[in-house]
Parts: sequence; C-alpha cells; structure tokens
Amino acid sequence: MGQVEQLVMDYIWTHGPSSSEACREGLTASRPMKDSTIRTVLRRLEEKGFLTHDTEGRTFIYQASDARQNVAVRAVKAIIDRFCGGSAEQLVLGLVDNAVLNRKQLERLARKIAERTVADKKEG
Amino acid sequence: MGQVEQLVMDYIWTHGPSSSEACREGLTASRPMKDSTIRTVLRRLEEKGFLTHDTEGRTFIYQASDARQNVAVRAVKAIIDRFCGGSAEQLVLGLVDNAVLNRKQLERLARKIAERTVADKKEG
DNA sequence: GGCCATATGTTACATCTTGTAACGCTACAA
DNA sequence: TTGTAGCGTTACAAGATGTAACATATGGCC
Repeated sequence: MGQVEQLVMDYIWTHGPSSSEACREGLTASRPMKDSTIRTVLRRLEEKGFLTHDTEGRTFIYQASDARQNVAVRAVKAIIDRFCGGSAEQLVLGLVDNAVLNRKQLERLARKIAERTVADKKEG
Repeated sequence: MGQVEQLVMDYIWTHGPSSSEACREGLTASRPMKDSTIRTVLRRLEEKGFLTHDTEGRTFIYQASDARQNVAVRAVKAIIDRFCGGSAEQLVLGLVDNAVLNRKQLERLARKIAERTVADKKEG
C-alpha cells in the first residue's frame, strides 16, 4: 500500500463505510485530491481486496474488508515468513528486547499469554 | 525489498561476507543470474543501506549492515507505526490471538517478558 | 421530454521500484 | 601484451502508485 492508499484506508477504518466524496472531503486538508483521483485509489484498494463496496442509490459506499488489526497482523506474518522462516518467536523477543513495548504493555501482554496458554492446555 | 533482493540478503545473512560471484554461484540453482544482474542487485541493496562492502584485492566483499533479526524488527516497527499509531500492544495481542505463536513459544516469551519487566522496574 | 447535476466508467501518463542484462574500461598475471 | 576477471555505466521492460481528464449514464426538476 502506498502512502495515499494508506491515508484512504485509515480514513475508512476510522470513519466507517464512506462514499468517495466523503473520503475526498475528509482528506482534503491533509491531501487535496480530484474526485477521479480518489476514486481510482478506492477502486484499486478494492481490486487488492482491502475494500468492498455496496451501492446506495447510485453511490458507491466503500467499507474495509477487514479490521485494521487483522491487516496489521497479516503484514507482520508476512515479515515473519520472509525474515524468520515462519517462526515468530525470535522476532517477538526482539520487539521485547528493543523496548517497543513498555512495562504496562508487557504486563498486559503477559496476562494475555497466560490466558492463551491455559486455553491451549485445555484444547491439547 | 523485492524477491531477488531478499534472496541475496538471505544468502549473505546465511553465508556471511561474500563476493558477487559467490552470491551468484550460491543462488544459481534456485535463481540463475548473469553476473551484471547480481552486481546491480548488490549495489542497490548497498544504496538502500542493507549492505556495505570492503575491497579485497580488486574484489568487492559485501556484508550485511545489520543482522536479520534487527531488520525484521525494524520492519515490524514500521508496520506498527503505519497501522497502530505507534502502539505495538494491540498488534502483539493480535499475534497471540491468532496463534502465530505456539504454547511453548508463548511460555518462553512470558519468561522473557518477566525478565524485562523486572529490569524495567529496577531502572524506573 | 429535455436538461442539469452527480456519480460512475474508461483511459492516460509520469515516476519509482525491481528484475534483467549488455557493453565498456581497468588492472593484474602469464 | 594480451586475455580475463572484476567493476562502472547505461538501458529497458514490467508493475505499482499518484494524479487526472474525458466520457457516459441516470435521476430529478421544469
């Protein structure tokens, strides 16, 4: 995703289903675009599967195919495959070592992991 | 990084400092390339900061500027900035929820987090 | 019915990235 | 001195991305 595509996705993730005009107006301050420009961007994002659209009268209403978080997780998975041979562990340890997460976040994460670990034990 | 660039980086990360010829020969089975091709790839990777080179006689010896893990971590950080407004927590929770890590990995990660948390407490 | 405004359809084009490679120059060795 | 190994330079096609003009259709108002 290019920068403009990212802007548009962010707009829709933040504001929910939107027409091309709504996007254009919402982004006008930070990124003025002609209407045909943003429509091209929206169409391409739909071609790539990031958006879908419904019709409301004659107007296309675009919405995200997937939540921001899930797209982010998939992007990270792609990195894990590319750089880590599919094993996420070293990478997440790297995030911990690099203090990408602060202490409170780490504590919450630890709790989450504890839950998850228990759940896995029950299942398997 | 494109696919071929990734292949070349992987070669150098795996084999250590290498000449263009060594790379070419090492990758020939999976990806035959003319010598000028791989030299272009190496040069561009250096331009992008992924490689540096020393001279040994008349031969360029390329080496990675940074370890695989660090490059991966930076890539993940970029995703965090793009998708999560800089906060990694939700994303890592997503990784946990999506079972990208298995139970043993989660347990090791939990230990690592515990260490880190203790260290942070001492510091601050 | 005919026209206007609005919304979509289609096409175009410049720039950047990536993969691929040819050709040319230089220096060391036989 | 001449070949060859290695680097320098330049080129080009394909795809991605940003930007936009022009064309077409449709729904409502007079």
